[in-house]
Amino acid sequence: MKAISISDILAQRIPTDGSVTVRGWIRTRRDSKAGLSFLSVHDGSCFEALQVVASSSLSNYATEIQRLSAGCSVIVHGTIVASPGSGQAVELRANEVKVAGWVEDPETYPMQPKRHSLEYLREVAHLRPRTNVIGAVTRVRHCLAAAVHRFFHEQGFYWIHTPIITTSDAEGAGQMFRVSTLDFANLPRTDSGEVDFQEDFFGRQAFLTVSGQLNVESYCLALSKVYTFGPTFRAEDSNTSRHLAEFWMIEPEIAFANLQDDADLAESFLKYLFRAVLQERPDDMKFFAERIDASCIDRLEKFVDAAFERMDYTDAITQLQKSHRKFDFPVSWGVDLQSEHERYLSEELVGRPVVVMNYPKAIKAFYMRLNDDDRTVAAMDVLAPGIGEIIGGSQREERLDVLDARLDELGLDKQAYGWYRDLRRYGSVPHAGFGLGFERTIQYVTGMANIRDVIPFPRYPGHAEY
RNA sequence: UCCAGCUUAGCUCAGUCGGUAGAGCAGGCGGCUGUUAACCGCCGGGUCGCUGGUUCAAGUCCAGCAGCUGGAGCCA
Repeated sequence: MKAISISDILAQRIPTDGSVTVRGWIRTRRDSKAGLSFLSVHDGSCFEALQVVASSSLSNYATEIQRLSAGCSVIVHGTIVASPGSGQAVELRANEVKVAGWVEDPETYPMQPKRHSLEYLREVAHLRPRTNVIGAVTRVRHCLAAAVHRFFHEQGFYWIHTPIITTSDAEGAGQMFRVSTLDFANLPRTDSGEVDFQEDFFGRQAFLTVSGQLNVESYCLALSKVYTFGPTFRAEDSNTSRHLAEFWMIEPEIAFANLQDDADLAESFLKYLFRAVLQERPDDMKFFAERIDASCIDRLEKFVDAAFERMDYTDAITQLQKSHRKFDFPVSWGVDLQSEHERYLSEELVGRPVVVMNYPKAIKAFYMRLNDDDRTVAAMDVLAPGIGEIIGGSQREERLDVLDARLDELGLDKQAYGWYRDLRRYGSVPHAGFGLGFERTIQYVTGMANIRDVIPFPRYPGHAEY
């Protein structure tokens, strides 16, 4: 008999009186002395668990079924019937309950049928996917990931698998993890006593990538519309609810495009993702609204219906100064926007997502395109109510002489960017792109306060146990 | 990394003025019931984060360390 997903049964896609097999894990067991037990069984296919009714007439009722506790795995053969109880439309009347795996000591099984703190669940990261909350996060995470690929595929983009290992130590986005096969107890040395990386696996220093952007630009200037979606690594000692040492990032890059095109792409992309979650995961979103963040559904519905406001950095500074608000960080032309400023702009001034464009060149990266005023670059940040910056992007500098001048200005080694400069020497075109932190997007959607709870196995300083 | 707070049973927490430890859930036993985080009764369960100090006496006061949480910085 073919096993059926609990989601299909609860959505009533399976006719009643049909014979089915269900496989999953026990959440709770309730006994009735009328001669039956109620088993709440989940299999991850949807938020709700299935109620299995096991009669005392089953041969293993006393020996096994009445010993079932949270976490036990079972295979149930039975019949779908309309439920006489009030909590569910249908339930499974069991003809046979086979125990696949027992919980060896129910008293110390870490996942109990009660509310656990998210901090505690992090300490049992191998078992936490069995909980309501992590199960819901996992399904929403998948829904978003699938929507990312679907959106780009429908728009004619190609997914580029940019490298995880890089030999560029100057990508400029923070501390990097070293990749090496050298024997740390016996390091090869040069004549001058330095570590001799020519002896290392790649014949030079190597690191884990902090961004796929520079690599993806090369494919952009051949395939026109491309994106990366993969893991990214930052070795910074940051201990916050918004940082991970290993996280996933989405970076589209479009050729023959300017900053306006980039902002248009960001807007339609985010709205597509959020619509997908609202349509595909109403069960999980209902749970987040009830238990995690009451406003999460409302926030997404407003987001997908609102046209993004566009505003120049210079105008944003003027608006902040005109607000006469007391900010902890004073506002003047040339400063980077702090989260308090970003929140004011999107939450109070505009009340919708805002794209701030054309920032001072001094506070932005070398590859961003210099504007004609010679003091701003074609950079943009998408600021969303409730979170602040959700996307950062720019039009890239496509003019070799201007790029070289910027590299010199910042004291960067032109040799190290040889292949990146080549892209400007051979058939250069205006192009643009942005970066979206995947986990931060999941946080925004679900209202989960800590980024460590929206990735299966979080890595952060001192933590890589699982 | 900086500032502040927190750490007590398997889990969530209470613990007054310094005087030798409590509840709910979970577990075991019994009762009751087409139950819904079921309910009722009884029972077992503790290196009070770790190390040191003050005191006749420390879960409680002090110091250091670790972890967690919130904020900051950095950013995605």
